[in-house]
Amino acid sequence: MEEVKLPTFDSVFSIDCVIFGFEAGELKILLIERNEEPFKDWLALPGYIVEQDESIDDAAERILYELTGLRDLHMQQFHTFGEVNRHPQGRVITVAYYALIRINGQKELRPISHYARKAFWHPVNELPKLAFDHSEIFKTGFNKIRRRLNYQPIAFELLPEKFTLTQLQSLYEAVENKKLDKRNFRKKMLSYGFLKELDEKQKGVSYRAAKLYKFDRRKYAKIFHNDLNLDK
Amino acid sequence: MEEVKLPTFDSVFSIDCVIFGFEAGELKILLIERNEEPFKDWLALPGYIVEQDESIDDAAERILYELTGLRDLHMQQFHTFGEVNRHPQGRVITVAYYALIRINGQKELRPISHYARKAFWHPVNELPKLAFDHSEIFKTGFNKIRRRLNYQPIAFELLPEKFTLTQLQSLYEAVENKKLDKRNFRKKMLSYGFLKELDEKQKGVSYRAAKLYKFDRRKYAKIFHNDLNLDK
DNA sequence: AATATAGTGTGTGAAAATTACACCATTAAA
DNA sequence: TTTAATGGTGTAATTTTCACACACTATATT
Repeated sequence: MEEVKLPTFDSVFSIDCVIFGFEAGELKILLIERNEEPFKDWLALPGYIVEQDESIDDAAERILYELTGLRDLHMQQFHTFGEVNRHPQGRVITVAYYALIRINGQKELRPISHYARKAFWHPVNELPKLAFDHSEIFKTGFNKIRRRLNYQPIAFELLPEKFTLTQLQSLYEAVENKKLDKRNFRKKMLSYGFLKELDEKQKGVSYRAAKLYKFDRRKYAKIFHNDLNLDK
Repeated sequence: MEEVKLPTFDSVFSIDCVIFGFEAGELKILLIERNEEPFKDWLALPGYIVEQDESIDDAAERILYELTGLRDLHMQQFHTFGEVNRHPQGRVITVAYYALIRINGQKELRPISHYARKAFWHPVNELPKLAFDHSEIFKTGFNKIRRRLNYQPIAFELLPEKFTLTQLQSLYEAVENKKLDKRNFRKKMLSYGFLKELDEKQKGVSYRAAKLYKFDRRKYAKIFHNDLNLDK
């Protein structure tokens, strides 16, 4: 990193966001290209400073919006990074959030703040070096969702509303990084009873069209009414 | 709460600790009696402000020590609380930590700082109202360890080094708040292979003395060498 | 119309894990 | 010696998990 004279500050709170998306069978995260020192021109997770009068949850939403144009995601904090020398300009404590979204929601990525030059999706495999300690933050977040995938219905936030079982399976395979058996996977998923089979089929494919399914949040809640408050 | 004139501050970082212990078949947490406004005389979780030049993990250790006299616990952060109006004097963001310890480690509870009048163990059932939003912090932490009990070897941190299977079972029963079947519990625990049977027996009981066991951290690590890095 | 292509959709048996369940053994104290 | 209290043990039924292979269907190509 180049030497630059910059003001220092005392103690700051910030938010960083690890936003996961799924596209073309690959798991991706949202990165920005920084337009300011330090780490100008580096790739980084979307993140910025929390204001005095906003909760950290609100800050996370606002910051993500300003840097990427994305709004109304359901973000969850997953870890707080508080080492002393994380930031070249002074003490920064950072609460990291993740969210899972549908990339193909035709949402345009368009930074509002000039602080990011652009925002784009990048596959989680072969991530480049990121600014600050963002590589570590990403890793921690990725491990978190990997765990959660198996006991929370987070997969459905990454898929289009109507999806095929094959899509669902390939998402699991991407996250767990291993092949799953098709028959067993389907049997198990369907046995839960929270997938609603639709009367529709896939369109525009040059092979036998697959049935479409929807995640039935109502049924899910009914089945697992128990530990909904264990989430936090 | 009474009205008191106090200085306000801008933005502060703090740590709160939820320290679990197990004694007489009951799960307990460590509380302090506050000696300062606000919430003077109230019961609260041990907690205080993070310094400029210490990491949050270090701060957690220091603060717990100053308020309770306890040192060298293995603390883990579990959630960060960042609502705007959590504290009557201004903006405070708090990273909450938990730890599990052996109460009968003959450790004396003796606050160093005058900020706490005393520190003591209190059963988690029937907790009184706590200062600030500490009741919520406790609840969140309790839910966390309840989950973790089933996939991490945290139970052993609460028991004496040498323990009987009945003690282990009653700990699980206390945390999950339900009765377990003795034979199945023993079969399962022993089947993991990380409990080391000792040649000793319980002493001083007026009934058949039970065998003592030890948790074998080495074997545990060998068996679950896999996702040790998924912890965070 | 025939064929190639590519992904969809289905069942069974073996192995492993989980659950339900009851009685005798041991010790200290009365 | 009796009582009170807890320790310690096995088996069968059920459920869950896992491994495994082939025919079906829609489309594109010739």
